[in-house]
Amino acid sequence: MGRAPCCDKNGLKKGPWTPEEDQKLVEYIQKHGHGSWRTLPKNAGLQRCGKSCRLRWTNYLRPDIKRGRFSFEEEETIIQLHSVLGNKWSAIAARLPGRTDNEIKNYWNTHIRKRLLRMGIDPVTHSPRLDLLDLSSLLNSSLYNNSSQLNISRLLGLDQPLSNHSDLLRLAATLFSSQRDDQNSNFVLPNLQEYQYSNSHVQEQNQNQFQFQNLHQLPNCTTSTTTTTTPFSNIETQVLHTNVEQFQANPTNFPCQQDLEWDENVQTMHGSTFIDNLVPLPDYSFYSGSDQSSIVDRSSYNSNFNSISSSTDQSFNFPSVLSTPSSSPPPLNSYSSTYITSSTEDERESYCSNNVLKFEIPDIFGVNEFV
DNA sequence: AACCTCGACAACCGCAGCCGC
DNA sequence: CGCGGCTGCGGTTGTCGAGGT
Repeated sequence: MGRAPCCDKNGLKKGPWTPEEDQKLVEYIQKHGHGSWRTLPKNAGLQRCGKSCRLRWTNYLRPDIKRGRFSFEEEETIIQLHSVLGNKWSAIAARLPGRTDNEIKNYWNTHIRKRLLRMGIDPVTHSPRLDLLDLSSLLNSSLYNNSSQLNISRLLGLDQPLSNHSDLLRLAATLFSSQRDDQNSNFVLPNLQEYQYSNSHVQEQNQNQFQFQNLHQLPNCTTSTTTTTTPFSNIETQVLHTNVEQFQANPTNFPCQQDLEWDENVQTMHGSTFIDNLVPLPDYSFYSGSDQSSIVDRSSYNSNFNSISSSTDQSFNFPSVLSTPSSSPPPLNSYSSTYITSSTEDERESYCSNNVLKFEIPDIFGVNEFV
């Protein structure tokens, strides 16, 4: 397949466009349409390659381009679409009128991606980066030392010792939950095994887009009928402080009952019960232009989403990614209605940074496979 | 005032896929 | 069916301005 000759090989101009070039290009396209991009520069009297002209037009000169800062809603849309579509910038741009794929891509790389990283969220998978979890102090302490007289299970009053990594992960999650309850929050604790499950399945499908909603609506250890919601953009509020020192100082904060109910959650995780009851879907109603505060049922959600999928080249199958049967529609999030309404990105990021979960799980757990 | 660093964003590069011949 | 041209896409680089030292 022959490649288009490079601009400089043809003596064509590269680099920033001048106002005169812009004017020539705009005038030509307004008169004749762009037609063949290959022949356009010659016809328009531009010393540019067609590729450069097309890029300039589609990314900058097009009359329907919306310039300026991304709105909060646009940012929200980008994050959600990215969690579903991945780096399909053109597909994402198709859902953001007036925004170009290049603009969205740049915005993602310079703003959103960095923020997610600071929040301990992998911007690729949209899942928590467990490598950042700071369990090391807990695990390196004498509490988890086989030779020690003290062990976590005794400390917590558990009948069974924490005999394996899975138990420890549960403990980590319990830590989250306990502390979050103290803050009178709706946060529901990350089910680390859920992440394992979700990630492995998603990766098998070569769809490394962990469902972001799993982050903002995670199973609560103490109930299997959770319907409370956490706003999507409050992801900052959903990653939590884990203070191992507090645990060490006040180990009675960890209700053992959660351990049992965790098992129930895990047991149903692969079936509809888990997702339907514990992972309400986010409100994508904005796709169809409905009010942000509206609450849609699953059918409308799926309808909206299907309209997205069907209009792209993706053979995306939403249920397959969600691993969620369509039965038992749960109440859906209306996270948009409960945003932190900080008007600036800095405020939002500040809010975020104060709530970042910081955990490190040493390799002795072999939990890197989770990440 | 000069220099340096960093962030933001425009533009380029190279690949993949589509389509006509 | 294969080839070649063209377009679109995603990753990367280059440039410029703001802020800090």
